[in-house]
Amino acid sequence: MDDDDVFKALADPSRRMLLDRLCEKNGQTLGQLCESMDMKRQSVTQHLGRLEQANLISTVRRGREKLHFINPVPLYEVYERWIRKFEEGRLSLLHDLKQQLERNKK
Amino acid sequence: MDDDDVFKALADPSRRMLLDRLCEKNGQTLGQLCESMDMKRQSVTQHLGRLEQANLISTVRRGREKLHFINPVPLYEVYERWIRKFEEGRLSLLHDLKQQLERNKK
DNA sequence: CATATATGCAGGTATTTAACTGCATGTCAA
DNA sequence: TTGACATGCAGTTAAATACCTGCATATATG
Repeated sequence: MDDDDVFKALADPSRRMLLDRLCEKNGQTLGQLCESMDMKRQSVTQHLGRLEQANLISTVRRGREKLHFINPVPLYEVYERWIRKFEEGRLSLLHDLKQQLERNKK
Repeated sequence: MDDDDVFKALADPSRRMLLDRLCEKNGQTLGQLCESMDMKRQSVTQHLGRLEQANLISTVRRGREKLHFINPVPLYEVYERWIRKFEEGRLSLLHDLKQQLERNKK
């Protein structure tokens, strides 16, 4: 898994919107997703492509339609590798600040 | 808090590297952070500016130095608003897939 | 004060990117 | 088979961005 692809995919509000829509109703077609997107279909396709590259969604063709499914795994990995790490012991921000300011007075 | 600033700040590998460095050792100066960054000081300043705008770091001046401190709060909020949401009930990806494929057969 | 050090600020530029348009392909249904 | 519908693909463009260079300002120290 490529952290960078995931972070870059999440960096765009339209793509987060798409994930939101899929979270409400999984397995939507491109056409359905376009309805809530205020941009051309081709642009939505591009965004979905980036989400798929980041493995945040998977797709299945059903006839002439393409169904999109959200994949929570990369998000969880990002959480594990990035967010939990900063939580632990980093609640000491104020303590660190105070410590540095003390050092200043010497 | 602006979700978008946080996501955009996290989208760049250099900025994630900076957060990593601050996680190892909080309260570093600009000069210290530059040592591990393989780019000009002014570029590092720009990155730190984006991190500060996203409220991911706070800064304090100590004489001619500027100290940088990591702030875990926005990361936790991103987790709460984005990641936990997708975890819950979204482990049913395979179930959803199967369901859609069944619908296909009709 | 004079010098060195730490950081700030103002552009310049090449790359990336997010939108668009136009046309092509594939699938269903009459 | 033919027409309608869902999606794919290629190329264009304007904006964002991640670097850079050059110079300015502020602080510590002799």
